[in-house]
Amino acid sequence: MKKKLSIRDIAKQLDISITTVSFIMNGKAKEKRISDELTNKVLKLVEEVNYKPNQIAQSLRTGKSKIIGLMVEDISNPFFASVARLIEGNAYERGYKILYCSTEGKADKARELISMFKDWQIDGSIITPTEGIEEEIQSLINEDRPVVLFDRYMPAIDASYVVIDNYDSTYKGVTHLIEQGYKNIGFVTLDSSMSQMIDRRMGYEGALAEHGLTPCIKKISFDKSNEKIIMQIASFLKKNKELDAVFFSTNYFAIRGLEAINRLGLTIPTDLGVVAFDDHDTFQLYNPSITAIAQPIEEISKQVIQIMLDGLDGTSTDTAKKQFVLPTNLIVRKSSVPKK
Amino acid sequence: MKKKLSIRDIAKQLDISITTVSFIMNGKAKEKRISDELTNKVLKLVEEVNYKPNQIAQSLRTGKSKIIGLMVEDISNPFFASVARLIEGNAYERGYKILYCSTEGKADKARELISMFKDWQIDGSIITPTEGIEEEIQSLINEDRPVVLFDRYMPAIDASYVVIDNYDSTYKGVTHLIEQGYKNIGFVTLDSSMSQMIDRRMGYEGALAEHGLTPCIKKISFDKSNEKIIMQIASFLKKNKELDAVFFSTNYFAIRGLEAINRLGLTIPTDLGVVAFDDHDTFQLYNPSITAIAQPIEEISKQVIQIMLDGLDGTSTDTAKKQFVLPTNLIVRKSSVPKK
DNA sequence: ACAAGATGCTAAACGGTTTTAATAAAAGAC
DNA sequence: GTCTTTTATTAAAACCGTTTAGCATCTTGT
Repeated sequence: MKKKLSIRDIAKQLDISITTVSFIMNGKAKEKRISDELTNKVLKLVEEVNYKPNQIAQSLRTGKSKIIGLMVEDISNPFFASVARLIEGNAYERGYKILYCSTEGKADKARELISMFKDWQIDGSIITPTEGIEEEIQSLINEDRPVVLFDRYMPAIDASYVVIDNYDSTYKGVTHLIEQGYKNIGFVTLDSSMSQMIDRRMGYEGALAEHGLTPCIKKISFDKSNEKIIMQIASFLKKNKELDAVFFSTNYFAIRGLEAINRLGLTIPTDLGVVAFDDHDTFQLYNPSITAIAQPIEEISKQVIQIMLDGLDGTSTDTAKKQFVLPTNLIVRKSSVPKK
Repeated sequence: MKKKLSIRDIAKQLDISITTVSFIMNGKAKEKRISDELTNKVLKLVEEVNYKPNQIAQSLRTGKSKIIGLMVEDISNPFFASVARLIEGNAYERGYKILYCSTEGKADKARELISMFKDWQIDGSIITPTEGIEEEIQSLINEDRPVVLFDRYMPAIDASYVVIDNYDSTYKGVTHLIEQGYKNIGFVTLDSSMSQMIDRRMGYEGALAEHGLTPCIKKISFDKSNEKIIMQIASFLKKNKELDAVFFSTNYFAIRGLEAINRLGLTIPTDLGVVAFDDHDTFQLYNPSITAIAQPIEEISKQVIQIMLDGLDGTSTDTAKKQFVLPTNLIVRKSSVPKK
């Protein structure tokens, strides 16, 4: 194959200096007072031979990679996949590429990935942190490149973030169940001390407390297989026969939960009311349709990318961290409305 | 912040040459006859100050980026997201990062992305091609870095690929419907001339022809919104009242299709039998559960990554393209079994 | 006629690594 | 005691751009 041509080749071919070519390529022709005549000649040749500057050399020199790191818990989760898709689209428009990775909720994987982000001189990072990586996140922020957390934040760290109002959303969802007459409301959640899960649990407890009801919580760890999750939820429901409703704190628990409910032969919403956190295709279609708390995916993505781009611009010198807490939307469907 | 330290700093600190440090860092100490004493001294300092070679400089010099480009149709589609997740996990284990992007089925976006892959000297590419980018794919292959297509291949191009047996899978799915007594089977598919869609349609037509039935096909273009897809499927079903079953050629059409069927008040499987290509959480859970053709996601990912890593190794000089056609699994559920 | 400023362009340093070819010193051969 | 090898290390080129500082040459003002 013909070897890539470099800026040197262009310069040699026109018998001018490399510098001149570089200036022209970077739109500094005017600023550097290169004559229009020469500028056009260079541009024409560049076009003709389809010369493109070597991105890597460029990165090496400038320290900018034009890459944004996107670290999510699990890219195969529809919520993260959707956000990823929207962020990607936006980033590409501005000439940024996305380097993505999944933490699988594991701190050591997250640590490794952050270290990789640094090695690779990523221009900015968008991260859903795992537990216990405060130190690494802080050191990433210290590198002076934009860092945006989303889905959850870290109380101990002053970083930009975009999250939803987990407490209030859950509070409303649970209150809705209570208003529909449910009295014994279970709560199935991820065993995690991250902000989003804590807030959801507190929203649940807050709503119950206000009506003098007692909580009943099942925590499940992240790395369980689908089948194991179904089993755990089923046995939780079997053990707590007094429950007349369940709130699932994530969409994948809700989906496994529906399977568990099926297997136990329970009927929604009469035997058991159901509300899920985070909407999903399945919920709309399921019979009965499942009440869910929908996250504003477009809005989240928009804010995340906005903060990122503002940070990358470098024009705004204000180092103030931007923090957004977005509202969610409780979509009431049949699974939480027992009497018609 | 303390600026990154370079190989120069290490060399200077020990008053030895950069070269020596480089050799030691790259495990060539023995080969280059560097004394054990010096080797250990360097390794110790490197450890102490936590020196890491600058990846970008390394890439510039070696021409290797340790990055694999992953270009899928739509990362928010669970099928692609799952494959992406598995590929990612595998790649990271081998020290490769994933640069991902979605084509959204658009040729010009795909072209742009391929050009970016080249600019960035991606070590290898994993691609679900769109229509009309044969030329670009070929030129990417010509760059002499591994390229693996998946989900679909391009007949005109000699490339490695991993696909499933679309013809046979569809044939079996449709035959199953016929065996269950359905006579007028509709086919809702993506309006695309890519191999996977063509093969699915031919499988459908083949099965019908064998039983003397007449096809009835609805093609939908990729860039429609969810709501529009639902409307189109609904009107297709309304116009063709004689249909007693539908085969959906993708999971997202099936999901929209179920919504359409709901709205029309039709009952599955008595009014209408349903089979979907590509399984989905929803199908197992839906009532009635939906018969689906499950793709072997793990197997696909495994083969893709295997071909990629073999190619990256550089040890195997055989340039023969590896081509896999994997079988699928028809999961019969209630939606296609009218009489019990 | 001469200093000051504008014009159009370039040499050279830089970024951090890998790799080729070379060198000084020590060891071995005869 | 000279000649060749081996050993342990290194200088310098290469990768491919960006950027700083500067150099001729030509205008302009007085």
